[in-house]
Amino acid sequence: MLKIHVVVVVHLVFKVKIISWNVNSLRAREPLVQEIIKKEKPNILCIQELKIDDHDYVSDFFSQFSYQTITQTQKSYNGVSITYDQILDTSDLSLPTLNKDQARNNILLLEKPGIAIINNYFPNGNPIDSDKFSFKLEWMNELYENIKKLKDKYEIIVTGDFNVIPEDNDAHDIKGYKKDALAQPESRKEFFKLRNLDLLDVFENENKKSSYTFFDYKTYKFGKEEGIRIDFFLVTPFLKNKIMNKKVLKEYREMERPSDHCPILIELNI
DNA sequence: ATGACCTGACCATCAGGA
Repeated sequence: MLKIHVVVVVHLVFKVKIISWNVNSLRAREPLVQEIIKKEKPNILCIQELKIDDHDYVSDFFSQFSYQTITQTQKSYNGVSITYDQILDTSDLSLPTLNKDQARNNILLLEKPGIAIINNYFPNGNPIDSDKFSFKLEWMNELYENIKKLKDKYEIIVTGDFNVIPEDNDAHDIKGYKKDALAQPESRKEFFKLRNLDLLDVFENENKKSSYTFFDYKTYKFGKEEGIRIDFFLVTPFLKNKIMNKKVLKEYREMERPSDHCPILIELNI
């Protein structure tokens, strides 16, 4: 008698929608953050530039919508948070040393299947003849060293406001940035050092002009597409293949009282 | 070459952003 054993392997695919957004003050952007949560229902929301040193205010704001939040905060400047579905199995891997007394970075680990989500507000670094520029480069190097270590253990998503214009066509008019910290060869070198850890830029092959993420309040006219691409998702190749959808949510730059940055979104089937 | 515009600090005006 022939015996047949049937082994059924059930692979549970789940969808994760991740949004990253430099809101330029959470207090000022409450209505738009509420809007994006209701409309997009992200599983994970990475925020930069909270500009408030009140941890409870931040987590209470997001708990109204049944999310959990981890934050690094500081008075007036900087500040980052990662808000996520309560059902997700997570750990806080945030590295206080990387912040160098400025709240610019936090890390959420998705336990299954082991994805480290690193949320960043990179230093601006202007003017380039000041110690702010050397601080920027130092900070970027330390981020690189830490991600290099995390990469041995986890799949990686690096996101946030990188404050780097990697290539000339990532700006509508690069000439205006010749003396700007965002486009200096040293800043770009640090950016590509990070990317060369085998991290892929999700929007790299999109039309650059329609992938700008920042539009200056003063100098530029949003409607003329005069912006720069400085907000990113860098992901490991395994995750790049799982991306089902990616978008720059330009509509949030058009709304009343907007941030100068657009939210960026990816959806993964893991 | 400089400032514009927006935010938080705090109440008149400046620091910081990019």
